[in-house]
Amino acid sequence: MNSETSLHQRRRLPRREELEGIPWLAALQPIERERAVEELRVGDAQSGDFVCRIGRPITYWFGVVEGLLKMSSDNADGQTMTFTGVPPGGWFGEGTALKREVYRYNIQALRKSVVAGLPVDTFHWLLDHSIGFNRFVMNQINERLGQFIAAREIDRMNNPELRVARNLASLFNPVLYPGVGEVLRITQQELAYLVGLSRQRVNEALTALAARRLIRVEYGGLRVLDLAGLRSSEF
DNA sequence: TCATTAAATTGTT
DNA sequence: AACAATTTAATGA
Repeated sequence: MNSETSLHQRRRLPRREELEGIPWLAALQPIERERAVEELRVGDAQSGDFVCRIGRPITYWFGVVEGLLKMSSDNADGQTMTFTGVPPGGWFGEGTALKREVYRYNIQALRKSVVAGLPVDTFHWLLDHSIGFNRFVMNQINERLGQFIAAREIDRMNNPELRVARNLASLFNPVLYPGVGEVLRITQQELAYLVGLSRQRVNEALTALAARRLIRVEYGGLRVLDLAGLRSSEF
């Protein structure tokens, strides 16, 4: 396993192209955006790095600019339970930021990633001043609620093709993860971790989904051909 | 820029 | 879990 260094040390100002990967900036008025951009920081997370840990007081509202993170928690037995992957364009932790509490999940990089953070005070300032920001956050929370309900269904499925299909549909969610686009950069091993299946089984499932023309398998990633089909397909 | 080599990822058993 | 085949990334001339 990799070292568990935090990314908080090597923070830097976001580059222009990194700002373009932050979806909610477009919802802000110029003055609001100016302040947000001033406060935004980005950091590189190596594979295995923790972006935040359960129990630590919240400092930032985080989002993925590039790469892939996973959200998980540890149960009483010390077993790790993975909830979801977070691909580019995804922002998380609004609930905790709203209440200024401690992180309720571990967020760990599955691969080398670029993570952006907005200080929690600025997050609150935007909530107090920006209607566009409020809309974004509300929309985000609503969409995530739908995902968690879907996730409960997914957990009860024993058909691996279905599990993979539904999980992919979640990762390709254009509202929550607008940075993903047509191609999701994820290896079959990473997907196996997220879905909770062996890589072989994931490989089989992907081949089957490709045969149904729902996706196309590419080296180091997957191209979605039929998102609605991934959501609704039956086997 | 190109050729060679190493590393990562995939497909299969 | 192991292996070969394929693709990408890194290196250096």
